[in-house]
Amino acid sequence: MEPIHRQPLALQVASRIRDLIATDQFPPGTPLKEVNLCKQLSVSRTPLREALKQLIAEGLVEQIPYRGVVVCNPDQASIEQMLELLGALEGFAGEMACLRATPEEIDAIRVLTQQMHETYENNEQLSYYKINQSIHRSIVEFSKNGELIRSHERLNSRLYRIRFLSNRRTDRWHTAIEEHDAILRNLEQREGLKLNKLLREHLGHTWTKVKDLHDS
Amino acid sequence: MEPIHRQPLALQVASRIRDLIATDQFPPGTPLKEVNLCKQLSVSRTPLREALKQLIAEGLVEQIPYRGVVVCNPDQASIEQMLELLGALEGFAGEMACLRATPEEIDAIRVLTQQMHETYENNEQLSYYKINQSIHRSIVEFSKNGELIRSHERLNSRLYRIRFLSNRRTDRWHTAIEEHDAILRNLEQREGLKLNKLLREHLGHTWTKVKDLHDS
DNA sequence: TGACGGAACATTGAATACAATATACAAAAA
DNA sequence: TTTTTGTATATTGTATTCAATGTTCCGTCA
Repeated sequence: MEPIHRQPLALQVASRIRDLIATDQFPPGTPLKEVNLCKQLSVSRTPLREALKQLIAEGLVEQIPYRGVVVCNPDQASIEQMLELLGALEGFAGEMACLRATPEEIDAIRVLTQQMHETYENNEQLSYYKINQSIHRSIVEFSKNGELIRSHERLNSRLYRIRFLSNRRTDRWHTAIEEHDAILRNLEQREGLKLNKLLREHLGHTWTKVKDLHDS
Repeated sequence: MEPIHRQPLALQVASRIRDLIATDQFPPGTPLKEVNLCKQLSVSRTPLREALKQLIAEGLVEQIPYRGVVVCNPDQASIEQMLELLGALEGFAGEMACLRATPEEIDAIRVLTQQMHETYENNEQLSYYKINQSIHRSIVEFSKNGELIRSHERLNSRLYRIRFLSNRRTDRWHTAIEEHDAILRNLEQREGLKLNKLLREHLGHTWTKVKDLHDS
């Protein structure tokens, strides 16, 4: 029988704050005062502090001794580095997925890519965004490497907000779809090295979008 | 002037425990009882718990609600996955290093590789181990990607103990040295893709060593 | 008027106290 | 004898308290 999974308070608090940061309700630079948050979340300082410790380890917030923690405001260089690493992780994951994904799993990607086309035709940005994320996450999962999956997940969550902003822009939408078709093709044909390259480039393009956004 | 870097107690506690795990004084499976550790380290439970939270986030220990934290005992599959990811990270780092390392930095690798030869000729295993780590860490640093450097550092620290055990065996020592020569050559000639492949294979060989060790 | 100093306040760091949960063991019933 | 159940104990989860540090602002003195 399925055991009950407990969630210590600290973990719940951590994921709540994570959400608040991702959805820009705690934009970069926001100081996370302990007593304030305690009242807002109705928990005491101890579990809150443990949650913050976790977020610090994840790199989502930073701490200055005796001056509290603030939401990280990654500069352009950091964002570029994070995207570069994310590209490397996804590229490698794709390469491994070519070796390890089952035909059924590849079918799932095919379905998602098809749905992506539909969101494009119907101009549904939010759905597009979610399906896009879903495809990338699936490919990483098909690498069947738990460590890789967790690393990707952590890094991706830190880029959540940035990717969301960048996806608001539609000017590269069409190209992105074409790239996804190519990604699917290479996965189907198990062209590991090519898929690796493709995914890295795909992420590289995301960076140019973000860059434009920051410049404007 | 160089500012003074404060070390919150929790951070100091965390690195102490990290060392204890790396040096096998807390071997896998050891239960980390809070009150015991408090007395041994002469700190109260609060900073200790915050330190444990960090180690949990790093994946060095695992927590079961209301049953405490224990030192992780990664099985073969996990070790294989970690090494695979480490190879991917180092490979990618090498590729980037080919683009970004300065001639002086490559010189440094040359010197280290030379020293590595000397440790081999003098049969100095511990020195060899340290120089080996130093080379790999340097290459990652020359990627000039802070995120990549941190990810590598975290994963590497989790494998510290395992790599150390695997380095006790000398049967692959000669081959490893030759591989390092090749790594140096490709870095000198800025052959990014080849270096990437080399580093991944180099780590793959480490895995076979670890596997043999577990089998025996 | 401006710079320095100190006191009051705010905030984090650490320690302790209390509550919730799990485990072990013993006693009782089948 | 075996199973079950209740209780005692150990351990973690959470709240509260106290201490250390940083910040702000006002008053004094040059």
